[in-house]
Amino acid sequence: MKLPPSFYVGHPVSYIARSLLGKRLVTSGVNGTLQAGWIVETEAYSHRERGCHAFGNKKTPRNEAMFLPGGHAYVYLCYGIHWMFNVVTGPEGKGDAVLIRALQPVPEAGIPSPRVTSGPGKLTKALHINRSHNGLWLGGNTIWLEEGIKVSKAQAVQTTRIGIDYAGPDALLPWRFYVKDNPWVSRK
DNA sequence: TAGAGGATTGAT
DNA sequence: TCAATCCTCTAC
Repeated sequence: MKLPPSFYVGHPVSYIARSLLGKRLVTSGVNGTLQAGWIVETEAYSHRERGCHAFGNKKTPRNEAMFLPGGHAYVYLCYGIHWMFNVVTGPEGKGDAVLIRALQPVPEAGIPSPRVTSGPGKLTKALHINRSHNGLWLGGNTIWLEEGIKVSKAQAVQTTRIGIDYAGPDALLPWRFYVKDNPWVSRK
């Protein structure tokens, strides 16, 4: 069952990042094949802190999708090589989003080799996510999120985010969440 | 219009 | 530890 629009609003972005653990991300390929995986690692980005592309309410052609209503996709190219997939949260115009950093492929999804989704740049490649997914509603038929497995409080680890040293004190915010002891979580 | 740098990854 | 690789943003 796909997640309702209400899932993406009404809570702090960090709460939604935690809630996304265990949810199922599915993409539909050109020939109708599905790629899917359970979310095992996320990071929250709030417009109120420096690590976020929408910090200071700054809107550019690149991050425009971040200002869509919660439940849309924000996809951008990083280091000229990797696509990053984010879930927009909160009301329209706010600029909060959750970066999906790792997936555990579901057995029937047809993702060929293991260990191809343990990192934000790798999972987008495995699910064929690219610029064409930027701004899409995550309840459509190209890419969507649905209910998955339950992640207990004991399994969910909360810690600091990765790769945003430039954000200064905000880099210390404990806004990274992952499933404990899950081999599909990205390495540090 | 030129230059710097990035929410990463994999090889050395 | 470092290069790959290119798009975006900022400054001039």
